Amino acid sequence: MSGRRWTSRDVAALAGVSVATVSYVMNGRMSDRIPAATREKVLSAARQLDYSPNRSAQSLRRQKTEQICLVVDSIGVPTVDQLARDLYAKAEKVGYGLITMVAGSAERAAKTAALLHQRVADAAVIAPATVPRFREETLVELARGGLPMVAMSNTVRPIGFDVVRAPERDACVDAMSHLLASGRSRVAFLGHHEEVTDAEARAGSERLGAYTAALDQHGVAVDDELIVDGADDRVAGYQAVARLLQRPDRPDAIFAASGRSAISAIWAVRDAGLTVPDDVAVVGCGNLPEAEITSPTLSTVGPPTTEDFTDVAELLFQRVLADERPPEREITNPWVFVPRGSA
Amino acid sequence: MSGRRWTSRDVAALAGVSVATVSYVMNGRMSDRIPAATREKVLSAARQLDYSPNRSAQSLRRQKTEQICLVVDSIGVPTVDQLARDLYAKAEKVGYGLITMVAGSAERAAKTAALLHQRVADAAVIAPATVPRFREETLVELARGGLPMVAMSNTVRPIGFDVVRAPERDACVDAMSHLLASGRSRVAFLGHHEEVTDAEARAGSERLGAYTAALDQHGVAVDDELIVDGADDRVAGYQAVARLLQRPDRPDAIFAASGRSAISAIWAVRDAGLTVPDDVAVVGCGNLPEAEITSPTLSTVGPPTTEDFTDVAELLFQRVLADERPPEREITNPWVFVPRGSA
DNA sequence: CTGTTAGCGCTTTCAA
DNA sequence: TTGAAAGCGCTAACAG
Repeated sequence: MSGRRWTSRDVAALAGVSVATVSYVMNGRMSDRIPAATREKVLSAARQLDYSPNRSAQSLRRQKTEQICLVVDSIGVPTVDQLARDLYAKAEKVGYGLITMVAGSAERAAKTAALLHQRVADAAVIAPATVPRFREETLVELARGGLPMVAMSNTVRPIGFDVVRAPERDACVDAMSHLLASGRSRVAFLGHHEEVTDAEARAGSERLGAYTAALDQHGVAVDDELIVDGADDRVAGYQAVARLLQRPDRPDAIFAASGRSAISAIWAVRDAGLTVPDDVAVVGCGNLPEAEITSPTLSTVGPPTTEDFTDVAELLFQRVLADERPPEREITNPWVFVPRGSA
Repeated sequence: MSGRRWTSRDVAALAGVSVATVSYVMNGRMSDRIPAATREKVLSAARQLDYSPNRSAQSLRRQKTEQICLVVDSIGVPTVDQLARDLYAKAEKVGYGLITMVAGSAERAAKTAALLHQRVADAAVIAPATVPRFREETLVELARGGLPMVAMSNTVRPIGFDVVRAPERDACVDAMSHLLASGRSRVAFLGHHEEVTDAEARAGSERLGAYTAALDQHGVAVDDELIVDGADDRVAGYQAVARLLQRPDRPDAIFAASGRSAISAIWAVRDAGLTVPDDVAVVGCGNLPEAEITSPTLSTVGPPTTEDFTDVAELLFQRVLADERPPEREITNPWVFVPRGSA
């Protein structure tokens, strides 16, 4: 009753039936054709041996793993957690598991792609901000190999997979216009590390793009000193803003590329003896539930209500469970500027 | 070049070698015995077909999945995120993947155990607060079935698996004593939902136990009205504290069973027009990095420095990679009361 | 109703 | 240096 794992053959022997029968009853197939007595014998033998069918063998035979894979950029991003929860809920409903892989760099993305290619899961969703880690060709190849996939991105083209978009840009411009129209002239940008640090990422950043575009539109010059990183992390965000506020020409507003760092910005502003929004206005991205409990409440760019990704889960599982490959779909979720107390 | 997936047989055919040779070169075995020319032929054929070996087949044949499983109670707990990061880092180093399963209820724990039993992963770590979801027997059985496992719990006995403990109780009592000794008399307990709601969980809660014990020790009566839930979630925590503060006999201190909810408590206290710690002291659990950037900084019960679980990862992989099963080990990480600004 | 059997795709002796 | 062949544990078509 220990050590080696029992197989269906062992159960069959103990129950005095064939392995086929064991398989049938373990899977509840032919349930009307197998007499209760046989069923019981098998079940009791299985119980006795503490048997359960080997997943790898099942997957090999059935040609599916019944796992879906969520590919993320990093661990601990609230938006992605919500995505994970929504995927998890849907997956569980249809008997699938969820596995998460972290693709925080091009190398890791390549590894992730290789794993996906090996069919470690039956389908994948690539979380927002993670898509750029992959070469477009890699994604296309994966899809062509028959992997149901949905990518959350505003730029990638849907070639064999679905794409979910969030038109951030206009909403960000709205927020910036609001800031500038209400008299702010030194608006800082608090971005993700790569977003402000890496030339390519910088060029591709919608949020940063919106920031500079809005500045231009309002005729205010971009001051590179006001573009800093720290959006990835609450502590980093705090420190970045604290540093900014020590400057003699401190900003009078902060446009943060994440919700978490915007909240850190509020802390930092207050610790500097200043007030939000009078001395420094703050706007975040993402519309976390948490935005409603800060003081002042956090003005945010994001989905109009709290984040919800059940549509993504729906899209993916339609693909997974479909008999034949559906056409590529593209859905666009709304993003807006939600003014609250902080700006 | 699309549709069906190519197998080693296809590659072998295209390269004009046998499947054995394909396997050899794909795995880099016999690398000195296979002539470069053959190797090249195989590699080029593989590239041409975009071939990569099927994971399920490999797992079946090799009798291992090279995945480890992290079992958690819910998604989005900072402590668990750190655990995931540390496990992930170690796993990646030795070529393993990480999959996460959510076992937030007894039913889900049972499902999780079943999956583990099916060998969907080669090993598992059960995150703090998740262990009570399982019947002890289930854990023991899993271990007996040969699954390397480490459970993070203060109560479970290490029978076939390792256990990592965090002696929360004394540290919590210290924090409570600090509160009471400094003149607080109405200390509220902000616990996790089940911890205060479910009789059994309530009885098993170390934090709640320490809370009442400390109260007793100091001769102050337990007021059930001051024991509320809300620790699971930032918003819930805020609301719970807001409600508490509206009472005519409002608390003068809050002992929160999580770090996140303690921070929400700070927001709530301030929104009620009160100050921390003068009007209301706040203590949290867990020692998040974030505790240093709030204002006032958050006094916390937890590990003396920021959380780190590389030892857990180490323990697990020793077991995974060991030739024979090591004896059960038990490690105890320190917990202390870290007074900062909020209490 | 149940058993026999042929694989799923891969690895790994053993032989050549 | 490479190939043939025997499975890993399971499922499902087909027989009986």
